[in-house]
Amino acid sequence: MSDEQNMEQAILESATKLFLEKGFKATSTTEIAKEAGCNQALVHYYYRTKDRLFEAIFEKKMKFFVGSLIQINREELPFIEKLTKRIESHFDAVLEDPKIPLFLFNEINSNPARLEQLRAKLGELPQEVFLQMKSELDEEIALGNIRSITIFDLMLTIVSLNIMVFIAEPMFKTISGISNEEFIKLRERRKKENVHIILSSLKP
Amino acid sequence: MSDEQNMEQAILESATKLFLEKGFKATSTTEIAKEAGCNQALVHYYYRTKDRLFEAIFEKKMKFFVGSLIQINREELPFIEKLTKRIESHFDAVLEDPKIPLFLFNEINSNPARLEQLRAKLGELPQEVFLQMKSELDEEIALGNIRSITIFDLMLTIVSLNIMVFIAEPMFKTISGISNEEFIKLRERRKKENVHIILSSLKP
DNA sequence: ATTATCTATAGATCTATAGATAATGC
DNA sequence: ATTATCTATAGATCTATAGATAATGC
Repeated sequence: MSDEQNMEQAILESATKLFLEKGFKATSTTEIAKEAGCNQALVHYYYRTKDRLFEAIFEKKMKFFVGSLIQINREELPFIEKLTKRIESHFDAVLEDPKIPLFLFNEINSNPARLEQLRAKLGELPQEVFLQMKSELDEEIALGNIRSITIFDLMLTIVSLNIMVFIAEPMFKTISGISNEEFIKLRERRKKENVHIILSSLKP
Repeated sequence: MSDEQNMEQAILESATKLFLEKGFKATSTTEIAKEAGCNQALVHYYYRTKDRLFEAIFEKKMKFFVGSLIQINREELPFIEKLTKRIESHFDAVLEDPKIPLFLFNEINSNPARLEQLRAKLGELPQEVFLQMKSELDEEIALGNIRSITIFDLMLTIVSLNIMVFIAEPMFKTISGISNEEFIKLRERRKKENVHIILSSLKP
């Protein structure tokens, strides 16, 4: 790990890297220590248990991910432009740290109890944002500008399209036989492609 | 586990259930044995190592998943109808065993070496099917019936939309605050919704 | 003095195997 | 006789902690 920082930070970074790569269960505190450049006991000195260390990381990543999706845009923009911005900024967030989604889905799946902690941490904010987005959407539907659709369907579509290219990369490459260069191009055009797909699907 | 079958089969079923739920690393042979109703040594008697047992299951699930996507439809149908059938049958396959996608993405992510075994097992078939689908697609583009798009983008869109509703369920429920009844409805209408999204995105 | 780091180890897994015993097939 | 199942255990982890030593702050 990078020197000159303190060891506590180095441990956190190593743990983040390893947990994101291999998940909670497959990562040992011994491995984290080795990667950070200290001995295994020090991991416990700073974070007491593997679980507490994990939770700190899990929470940070979760907040980042949810935050990228759940944010209110108060600009006075036409609905379609606001939506486009929302799709694009979510895509950019996933691109910034592409291992997050699979990591989160995984850890939630193998330990659903983490959802409870989460619910507490996030509070009511997400639901409020959903309500806000719903009212904007419903207004547009009432005006006849877009077809009738629920906010849940729309958000799920956004997330599906924006995330999958990162989650599926290794498998998709193997199955499709796509070349590496071509896959890179695909990933790059995917942001615009996703916007196009979603907007065209909303036409009345 | 269900009686009257032989123990070898019961072990395979227990292992399948547990591996799909918790992944390779977090599942122990002791646990598999307990679930199957025998002692831990018997798991090794039949399958020698945990890894061999896992690989048998991994390969089966992988074949099922890839097979649901990669199949040639030789019916003489208009392109759009063929595509619709492809989307719907893929969706139905995922619905049949919804834990498969996350399981596969995960295990590939935490052990990319499994991809190599896979490449060998699958052979050239997937690439051939991609080529076949590509020629059908290009023909339709040339006729001006749909906009220009690569087969890779199209397939990725199909997979993204069809899979995510199953992978994201727990997290999506927590974040959105959607009720359980409403989520069930969402899941049910998702097949048609996905077809609609994809077809409308192809319009020239 | 306090904080950071290390060595050593207890106790809990977990996988794989050896060797005993029970069940089954001829 | 062969196959299925069990008990017992070796050897390899892995987490967490106790207690020693080194580094730092006053």
